[in-house]
Amino acid sequence: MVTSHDPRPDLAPQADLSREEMESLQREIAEAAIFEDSLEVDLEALSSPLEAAAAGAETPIVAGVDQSFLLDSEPERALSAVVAMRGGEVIERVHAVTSLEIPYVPGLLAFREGGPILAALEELSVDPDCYLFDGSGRIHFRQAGIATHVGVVLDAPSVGVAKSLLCGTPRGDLENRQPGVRVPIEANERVDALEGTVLGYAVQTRQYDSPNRSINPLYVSPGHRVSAETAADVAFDLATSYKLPEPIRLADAYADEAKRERGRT
DNA sequence: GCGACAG
DNA sequence: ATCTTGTCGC
Repeated sequence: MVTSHDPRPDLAPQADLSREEMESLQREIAEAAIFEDSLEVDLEALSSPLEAAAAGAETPIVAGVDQSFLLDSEPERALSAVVAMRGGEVIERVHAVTSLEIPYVPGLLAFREGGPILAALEELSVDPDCYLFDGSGRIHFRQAGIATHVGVVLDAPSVGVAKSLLCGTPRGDLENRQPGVRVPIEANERVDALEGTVLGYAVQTRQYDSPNRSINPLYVSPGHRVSAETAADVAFDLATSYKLPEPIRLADAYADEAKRERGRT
């Protein structure tokens, strides 16, 4: 069912909370999160803009978000980069440099990078229909990874794309799978969810021709307002030329580019 | 105490 | 994530 747009800035990740407060806020985020497709956004159109246009639909805007770090400065700083795309074309790039308050702790990534990310997103002039983050969404101890946290705060469809698995159990073999293959990631005892709940998918976007070596899959999970299936579809469909979905790959490159530009000035 | 652990 | 050259393979 479609509910009204309801941003929750009150649930934004604050780095000055105690660990217990952070964890309870994450449980609150998980309850507010919607792990199924909602809103009238046609996410199918993200991958096939031409067909969508022919059908009279508006071409959706997808934003990829990623960070680079300036660990030598005191305090450490994060450079959050955002690349917005529409129909396969980059329509806007923005970034923001922010001081980091706390160190990286597995499970609490949103409290380290969420602030910087929200600061960068405020610089955006366009309004994305979906956000792709580097990190987990529902594949998280409390079902509240950074993609879910930021998605709920903005109340916008979001997807988490991680390069390694934080928790959960793959339901099948992950070695040498063909492009397009997806293996369910189920909740295990380490996750606050019914055992066996499908948290997301290991999505194979690329693979070598010879079975000698194997390319690792991407661990894709719902952030907010998208189902695990749609999240996997979106990540795979946007990975048109490389292993990573194009918006994230470009945000990753832009984050490094902007960092070097900054040091050279 | 031991193991596990996104970026 | 970041520090970093070369190098193996298509």
